Amino acid sequence: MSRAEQQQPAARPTLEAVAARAGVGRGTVSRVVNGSPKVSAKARAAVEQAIAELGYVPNQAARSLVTSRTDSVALVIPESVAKLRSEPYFSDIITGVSAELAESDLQLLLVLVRDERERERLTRYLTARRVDGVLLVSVHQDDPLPELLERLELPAVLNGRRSAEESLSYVHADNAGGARAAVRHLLSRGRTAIGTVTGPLDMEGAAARLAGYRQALAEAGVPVDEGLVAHGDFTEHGGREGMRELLARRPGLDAVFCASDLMAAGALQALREADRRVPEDVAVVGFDDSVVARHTEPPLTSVRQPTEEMGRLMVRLLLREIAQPGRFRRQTVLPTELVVRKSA
Amino acid sequence: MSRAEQQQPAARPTLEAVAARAGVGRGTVSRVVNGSPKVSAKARAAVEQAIAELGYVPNQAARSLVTSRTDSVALVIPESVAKLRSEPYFSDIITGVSAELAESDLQLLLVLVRDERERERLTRYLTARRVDGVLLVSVHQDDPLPELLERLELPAVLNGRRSAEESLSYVHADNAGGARAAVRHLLSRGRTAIGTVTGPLDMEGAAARLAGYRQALAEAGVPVDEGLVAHGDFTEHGGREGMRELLARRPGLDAVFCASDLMAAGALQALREADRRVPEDVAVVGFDDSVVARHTEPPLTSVRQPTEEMGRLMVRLLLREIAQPGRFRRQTVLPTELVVRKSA
DNA sequence: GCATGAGGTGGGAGCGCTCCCACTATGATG
DNA sequence: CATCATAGTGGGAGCGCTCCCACCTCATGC
Repeated sequence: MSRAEQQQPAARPTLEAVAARAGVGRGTVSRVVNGSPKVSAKARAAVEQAIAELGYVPNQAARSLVTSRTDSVALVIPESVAKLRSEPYFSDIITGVSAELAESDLQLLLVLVRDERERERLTRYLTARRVDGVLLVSVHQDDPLPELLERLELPAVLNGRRSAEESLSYVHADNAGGARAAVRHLLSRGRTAIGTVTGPLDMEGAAARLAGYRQALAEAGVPVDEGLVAHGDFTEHGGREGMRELLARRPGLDAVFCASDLMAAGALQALREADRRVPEDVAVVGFDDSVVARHTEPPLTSVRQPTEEMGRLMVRLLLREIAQPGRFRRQTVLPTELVVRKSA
Repeated sequence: MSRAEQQQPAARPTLEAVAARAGVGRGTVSRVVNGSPKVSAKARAAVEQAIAELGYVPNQAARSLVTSRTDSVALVIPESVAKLRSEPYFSDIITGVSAELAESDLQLLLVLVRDERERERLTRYLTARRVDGVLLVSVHQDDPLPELLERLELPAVLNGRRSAEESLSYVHADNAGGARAAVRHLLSRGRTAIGTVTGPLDMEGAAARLAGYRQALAEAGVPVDEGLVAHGDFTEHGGREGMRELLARRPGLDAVFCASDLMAAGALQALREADRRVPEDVAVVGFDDSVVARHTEPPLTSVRQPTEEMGRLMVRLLLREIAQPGRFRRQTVLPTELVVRKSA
């Protein structure tokens, strides 16, 4: 045994080796591997047997080099760590994305962007076109990433949108509709002084939830009292602070719509501190229908969004966009649903 | 303008183009890009300028083809969907892994394995060595993946271990110690009839928690009553069932240690059904210190494990293993900590 | 009988990079 | 002044694949 053999314990067979074994040319093996129809049954059988015998697996790097496809897409989550850990939202998105990608033969690259340094790293990565497409979650209004994607002409699908005039493909939930349903529910229960704790308004989704809140009140002919609007940031802490603020400004309020379950959980704490009973004194509605909603005391009425389905849909749109670089674009809104529990 | 130019709007510059512009050879550019010290200051400056002017980014496929490194690692989570969504555990692991990987210049590939088909897909992928290393989370006793990794001689680090004789590198929390601390705490509060709801015992971590429970009782001279042990599966539903079982068998029990927070939340429900007050009649301790623990009524006393740190550590070990294919192996246990809240 | 076309096939060229070896300056040494 | 390390450098070879074109075969039509 030569030294070379000792050092290369598992030299993987190449396309060429398969061709030799099957008694055909490289081209034919390539055609079989890539599922081209222009191969005779006989040749195909010989090649398939050789592949099985040799345990051949194509070398992706060599393939990429010539096709300049990578067969992978990136899921980019530009979000503070705190968000990721507390929200099952991202887990659900990931689950949907992963499931749908497994159907085709694409790989999922997960990119968490925390700071400027990591954003630059991502920029380099995308510039190098190391993925065929990008899924971008949790878009902020002034996020520079969507622009970069457009400039690079890299297929992309957003979750959420920068504004109503978004030019890229996106998928999002009917935030306004969900909020409207929540507030209508409160109105139908006879509540009249309904406050809200908003999310960060530089996210279009949060802004839409606030808009839905206003619409529902307007439809019911209830004058909007700006003193009943507090601004939060989707976190538990933000919800607690927002609720305290509302209680200080409008002690007589009898309901509150929070733009996330976590904020609703925080609001619950603030209400407890203030000795308000839920739902008797103040009814509470959250948004997301996350695990937390089921475990608070009392359990939260909440607006459910089809998060996993959103992930799946994003992938489907992205695949279409990759297939037709001739700029396939689609913008989709998925319905939300009010889940009623004890808090309202 | 020729047709070719029209069709290639953004032909990326190659190493060769940089070399030409800088007036040096390909080798020198390669050396600069890869940080070799064997380059004169003058040449380096010229190359760096050319790179900046041209916006050169190396083609990873070409590099991979010759180095047979991919600069990416896979994080494999072979777990039912239900687990992922309810447990912040995976989110925390992902966060840690991602943060630590960003330090080096590796990419994170996330692979969720749900069924046999997806496992086969992963096997093909690993066989093709499309990653430099693998992080494997949530290992079951009879999981075939660790064996595959050994056979392929692919650098790997497990989270958890198959058994006490695990041959691969791994990182896990001190499950037995955490459980012992939990039960000691209950004993110190004067509880004597302490039950437990276990996790799936084909996971070494769950088995270790049960062992810790037994140890603590033994140390205190309390005879172990097998009627106080119920088997769950880490889910809320399993916890509820387990608790019902315990109440049926040993109505007089005054405390219960659940091997996960979710199961503890389920136990809380069962106790409420049975009109037992927590903690007055029955004290409850969970494991994981997840979001859920903070939101149940009453909030759960729970064993915290440094999940994010485990993710980071796994990456550090993996990098070492990749650097020294001469089989660097390390097995690490991280400490746990009891977080006391109202439930016990 | 010969042109025609469709269905298959083999293999050269080339993707962009790293590796490595041969080579050139440059200075140190006896 | 010849000799020899030493630091840099250029570029050929080759990684494993797909693309594409020339070519081969065989059935069909006139």
